Amino acid sequence: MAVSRTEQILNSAEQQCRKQGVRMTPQRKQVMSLMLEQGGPQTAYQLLDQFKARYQSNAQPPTMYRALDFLVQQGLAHRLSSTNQYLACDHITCQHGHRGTVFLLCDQCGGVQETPMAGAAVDELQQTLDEVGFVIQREPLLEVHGRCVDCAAS
Amino acid sequence: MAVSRTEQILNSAEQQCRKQGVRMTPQRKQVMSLMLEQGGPQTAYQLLDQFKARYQSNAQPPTMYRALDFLVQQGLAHRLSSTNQYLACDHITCQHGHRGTVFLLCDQCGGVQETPMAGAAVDELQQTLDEVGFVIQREPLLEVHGRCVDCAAS
DNA sequence: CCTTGTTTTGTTATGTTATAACATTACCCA
DNA sequence: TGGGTAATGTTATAACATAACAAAACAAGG
Repeated sequence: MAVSRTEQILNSAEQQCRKQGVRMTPQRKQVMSLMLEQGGPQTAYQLLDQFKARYQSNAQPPTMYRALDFLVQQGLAHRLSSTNQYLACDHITCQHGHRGTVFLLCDQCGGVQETPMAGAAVDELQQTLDEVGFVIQREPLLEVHGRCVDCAAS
Repeated sequence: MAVSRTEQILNSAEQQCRKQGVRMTPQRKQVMSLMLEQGGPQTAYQLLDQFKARYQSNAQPPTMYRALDFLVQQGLAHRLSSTNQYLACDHITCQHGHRGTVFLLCDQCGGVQETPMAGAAVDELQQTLDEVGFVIQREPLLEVHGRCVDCAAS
């Protein structure tokens, strides 16, 4: 293919940022690129090591955390708080604004599967929120731990 | 009232442990008691400070983390991974085995509201899991961030 | 009882994750 | 082209969590 999937997503991310009036700087792009190439979830320090190896050998933790915060803010990445990991969003190129995301985290192989939260669940949640007057500030992320189909078999 | 709510819950917790064939030691009970009295979510180190002040001045982090791990394992407490906090389970005394719990976390006042995950949401989630063959290992916890009704008003 | 295996607790040290604070540089735009 | 804002660099440290091993408490059969 002429344009790799990583490039496609990076371009799409850049457009989204322009639309939001925020800056996708080279540094942020490099971090996102690392996330996309690895594919799976990674800790900030793992990403920092790669970033140092590849782009800037003297980089410090705040550099990575700032980039990650930015990407998460923009919805370009997710933070998995139950494992302290970060992950490029799987659905950047699709249109639907997410109203909820489910992550299936395999405790054996460390893999993650990302799926949109189903409609009824989102509606029910919204109803609960309305009942108690709770105003949401971030897209809800549900982190479900267990075994993926491959690991469950073995 | 003759018996405080805290005592009620502690007794109920003790019974549950006996049924499971695990030991609710004095130390574990003390930690749970601290969680119940505070009411809101607290970090392990906050609880450790209280534990030292109240029960054992030389206690170290592993002591607290062990007790917390035990209580979470037994379903007597929850860990809020998005805020690194721990919280006594609100529904110990009610019967229904939870199949999912939603936490509404107010980012302004730090309060938490705990509600069972609604039925359809749980069913939908189970369906998703079945589709991909994912086998769950812990009760799913959904941590939703925002503003509670009081803080949203102000 | 006593002794033996298991669970719990004590203790020291250290690993891992994340941010505060302030200096410097790059960028935007009037 | 200067002045404000956003981003990055840099140092230090805060906050969260666990490894590893020693000692004590417990429970259960002989």
